[in-house]
Amino acid sequence: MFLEEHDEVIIDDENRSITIKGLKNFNPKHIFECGQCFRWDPEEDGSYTGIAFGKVLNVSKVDDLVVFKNTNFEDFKNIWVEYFDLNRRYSEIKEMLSKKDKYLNEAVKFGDGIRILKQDGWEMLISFIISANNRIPMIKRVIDTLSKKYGVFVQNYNGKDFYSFPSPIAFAETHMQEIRACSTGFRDKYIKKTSEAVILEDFEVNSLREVSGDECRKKLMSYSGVGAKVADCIALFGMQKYDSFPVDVWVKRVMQEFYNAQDMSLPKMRKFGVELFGKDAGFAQQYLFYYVRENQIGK
DNA sequence: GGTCAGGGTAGCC
DNA sequence: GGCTACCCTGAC
Repeated sequence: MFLEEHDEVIIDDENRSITIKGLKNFNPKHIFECGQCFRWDPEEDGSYTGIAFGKVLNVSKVDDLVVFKNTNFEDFKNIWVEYFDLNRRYSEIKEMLSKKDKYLNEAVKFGDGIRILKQDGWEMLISFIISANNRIPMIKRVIDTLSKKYGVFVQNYNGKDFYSFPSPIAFAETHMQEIRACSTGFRDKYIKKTSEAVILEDFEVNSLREVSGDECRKKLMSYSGVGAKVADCIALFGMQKYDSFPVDVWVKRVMQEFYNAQDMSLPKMRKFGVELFGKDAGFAQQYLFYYVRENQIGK
């Protein structure tokens, strides 16, 4: 069914759960806390619950069992295999990157269960506009509030209500002050203008998956509130442009601490990363980001 | 209650 | 391309 190494898949449609035994390169904590997504939160038992593509899912890992709860086999096959990119052989990527240098080798060992999610392009566009000059807990809170107010109710799971991510029209029809009331700060106008632009040109954001990485980033940067860093993130997390190397404060620290780039400008760091790691630059960035942020290196 | 920094961007040269 | 002004919020 999918290529990533595993022993067996246990389907329990009656209890709405899928269990995979011996699934390699999959750690919920690494996946959901490496900074690529904002709508997954840890439960008390260590599992994570989140929403994507209008479906609520709970993911846990106990010993060598990865368990997907609140789903049936149909959705697992059609949505989650793709979302978690289970057809990609991470062992090969990790092996390649580990050989690059000792820092990346260390970072890959540290975040060995990271996978880059294939998230919705539109959701990434707005989410990373919100991320500009913002903190991760705050970004999550803003997205949560916006979804509650302008999204569609999906399900109550474990005592919590889940709402879909708002559509372009929902933002375009909302007054800027109302958007701002969700603690977006100065990014309110970016959300509003970008939504209006997407509506006006009747643009299917996910169609950027079909164009080249450079063309994709260029188009993204034409939207208000999208600069180089944000475009790189959207391209990487929403459009599968793995040759993106987003440079934020943390990656900047990595480059300065590990790669002797003290006096390098941000555009040059980006170029440096892309040239160093090539088509897998995005994967390298995620391992490095998770490693330095979790260990607060360079602060 | 000031100061600081957070997954930066826009606008100007 | 590089530099600067600016942007809002929560934590200390």
